[in-house]
Amino acid sequence: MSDDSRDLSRRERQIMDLLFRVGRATAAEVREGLPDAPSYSAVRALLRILEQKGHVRHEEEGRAYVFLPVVRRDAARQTALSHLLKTFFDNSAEQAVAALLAIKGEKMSEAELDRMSRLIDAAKKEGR
Amino acid sequence: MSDDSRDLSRRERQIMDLLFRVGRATAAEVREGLPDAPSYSAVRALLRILEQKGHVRHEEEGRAYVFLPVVRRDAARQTALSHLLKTFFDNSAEQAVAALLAIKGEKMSEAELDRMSRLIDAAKKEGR
DNA sequence: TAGCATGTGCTAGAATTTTAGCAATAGTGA
DNA sequence: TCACTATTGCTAAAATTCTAGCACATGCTA
Repeated sequence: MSDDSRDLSRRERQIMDLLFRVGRATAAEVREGLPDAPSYSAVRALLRILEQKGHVRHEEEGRAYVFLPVVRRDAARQTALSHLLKTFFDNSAEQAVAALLAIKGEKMSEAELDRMSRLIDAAKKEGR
Repeated sequence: MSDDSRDLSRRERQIMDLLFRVGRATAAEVREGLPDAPSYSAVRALLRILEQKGHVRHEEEGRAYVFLPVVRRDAARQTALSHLLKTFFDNSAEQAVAALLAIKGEKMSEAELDRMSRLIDAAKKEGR
């Protein structure tokens, strides 16, 4: 099982992104979340393929299958974040934070910014 | 031209990521950077398609073409970062910073952490 | 109960992506 | 000069992805 999202085809990636975002979903819910959604049976076929590839598993709820990523969200987000840093930020966390604040800074509460400051302070203390 | 990377096929995405990372590259350089690299002519064919789709353009250096993304890295990274926040962090910058520090915090210099603190302080001031 | 909605497994074909080869040309080094 | 390497434009076929339909089953409602 490769957890490298760069190995995913276009639709596979759309579906994995959606599952990571919402955590778990029926085929119908997956379909609703897809851009240019194909038919219900097309979505199921894709989910079956993702399951065969080991990216997705399903649980039964009543008679419906609910699909969820095999890789936990925590792990997936670290991988994705590392890849983003490498691709767009020359592996610099500082640059990423600057970009983050450029996008979100105006909309963040002071309390939220304070909590972020404290995270950084904690990292400073651990660095010693 | 759609700048949504979720519309890209597997190879297209690998190539775009590489071009964003290094900025510009010849077909041979692109090929060297690809996982499970196909032949030189396969890479060129993919680059030609990416150019036709408007994601990539080329400049001539001597007789060689150098390829670069049409979208500037600044813009691409904001898009990618926004998508990452949405997919994996419930749109929370704070969560993203926490994950970032979890990955990179131990390896960051105190000076770097200070600069990050100052970015956050600046965002606080602008928020008023 | 019948009909509709919603679900599954499966299949196959359409569509797209990926691949590499050919022909021609230019550059380089022995 | 010649042989090799590196480049381009182009083409077509192989491979993969994407799509939807069928048959069957279950659940719900009028």
